[in-house]
Amino acid sequence: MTSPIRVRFAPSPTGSLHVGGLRTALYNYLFARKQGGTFILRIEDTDRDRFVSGALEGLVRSLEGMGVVPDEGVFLLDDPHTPARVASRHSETYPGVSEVGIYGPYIQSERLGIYAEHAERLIASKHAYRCFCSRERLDLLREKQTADHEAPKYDKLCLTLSDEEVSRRMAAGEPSVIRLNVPEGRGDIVFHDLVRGDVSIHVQNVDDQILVKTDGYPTYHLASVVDDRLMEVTHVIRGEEWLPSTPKHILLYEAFGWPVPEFSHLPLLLNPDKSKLSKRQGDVAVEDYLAKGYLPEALINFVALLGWNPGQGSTKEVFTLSELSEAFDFAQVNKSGAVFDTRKLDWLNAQYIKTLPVSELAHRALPFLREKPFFLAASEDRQSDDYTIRVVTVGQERLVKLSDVGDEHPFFFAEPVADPALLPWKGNDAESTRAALEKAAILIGTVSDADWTRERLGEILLDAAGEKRGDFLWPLRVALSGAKQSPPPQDITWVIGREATLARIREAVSVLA
RNA sequence: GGCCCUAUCGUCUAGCGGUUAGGACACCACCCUCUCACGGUGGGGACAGGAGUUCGAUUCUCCUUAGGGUCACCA
Repeated sequence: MTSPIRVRFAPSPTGSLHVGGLRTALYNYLFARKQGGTFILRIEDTDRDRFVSGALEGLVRSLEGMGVVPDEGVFLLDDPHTPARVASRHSETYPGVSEVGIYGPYIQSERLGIYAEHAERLIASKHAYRCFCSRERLDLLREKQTADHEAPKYDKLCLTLSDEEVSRRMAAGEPSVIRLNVPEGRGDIVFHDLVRGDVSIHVQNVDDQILVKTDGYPTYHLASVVDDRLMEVTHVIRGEEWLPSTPKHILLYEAFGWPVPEFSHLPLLLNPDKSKLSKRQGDVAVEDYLAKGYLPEALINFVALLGWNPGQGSTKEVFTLSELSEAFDFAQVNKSGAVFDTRKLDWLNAQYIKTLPVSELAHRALPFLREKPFFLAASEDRQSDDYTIRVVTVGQERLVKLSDVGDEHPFFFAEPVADPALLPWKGNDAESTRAALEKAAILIGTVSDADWTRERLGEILLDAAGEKRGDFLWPLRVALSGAKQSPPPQDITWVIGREATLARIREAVSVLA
């Protein structure tokens, strides 16, 4: 029996949730679900300069909105997902945020003492040292090394300082940082990555990384290693941008005498030009996509497929979250970056829209409808839930994004303008067109309430149309929609009702000279 | 520039020594059809290049090329 796996998503609260971050969180979540492990949400807020008010809450909310809910770590007080456990407590620095789990605090700014203590241990064991070098000196050093085509690295100048001098300068209030003392004699650093296999790097290429900043806060490297150990994280699953700093982390584990966790570095999400996905070249925030009318389940599905596939010859493309949890495997995670091309997202979104129950679809589309001028200008009964459901029923197979609702069907909300030139079907004259419309009016006027369904209306109109359907159906459809393209006439009739249907036919007849 | 990672249709990908190199999105054509959409059928479209290893390389190794990431008191 192997010990249960523990993974974490550890965002920095500097903005809204990025789709790349969503995918990292998702893979962590899926792996935990598949393995029966624990998914932790930890907050890495050790950079006071980049703190953004409200970002943490937004991050947690976005994650939960996508269904990627943690088992442990940070939650929101007012969220129904938050487990009501005894261990649950408030965050000291973030009102509205609570924590669940016995390894807390899960917010790094509340763990400063822990990092300071561990940094001291490293100094005592000579794995780290105090450095007083000025930024000016470091800049100069870097410039020279770059000019000499060398890797920019700290030159260990302060390593030679005596304990006495360090004490004296610190007592004098001189600002200092704590640096990792990269061992000189050690051989190559080799580690196994679950997606990349063995990765190795020469120690001489590893810099004496700053572990604790002048302000006493730890850098990412120290804090994440200490926390991953203390929170008993077994698998570090993160973006590929962390690959180059992994050797530093391994050195840190070794300095502390700790076992090294498993690593998985996920391929990057890319812009169309193959550079790392960024704002500037389009939307990157989860919220942006939700606001554009994409469904959370479609976004999850899409992002899951960017870098992973079900393997075993499977051609399945549409996955629910639990199906993903069932199928997920690192053996099927790709090594190369994936372009974030939303055309497939559009298709997936349309697929999900098609399978949604109409009442649910109407419910989700309503917020978008409420922002449309044509909706706001419509009569009260055309703003009703019943009417929205009918509009959505007919529009469902045509919808790509929720935000598109009604856009191609303004005639559901306002009376169309009758166009005498558009009304006749191929080569027909005004007279026969008028006759067709009058016939339709009589027919629709006598359809019983029991027959007032999409199906029956379709059958009735098709019956009446006979062989040459276009002669009858085209003018009717144009009369009802005022458009070259629209849903079939029976669907428009069903949506707008008998009264409006007859009125539109009358109007069309009247413009035919 | 140093270090590291990566390389199959336009895009997402299957492939794990022998395949007519498969699928999806997008695109085109046809069918369905009163238009649009849905759906169906078909089509064009890829192994970056060069050496090896092997009876045989898309697949293994090396080199080249290309792209990317990273070199902060940011994560």
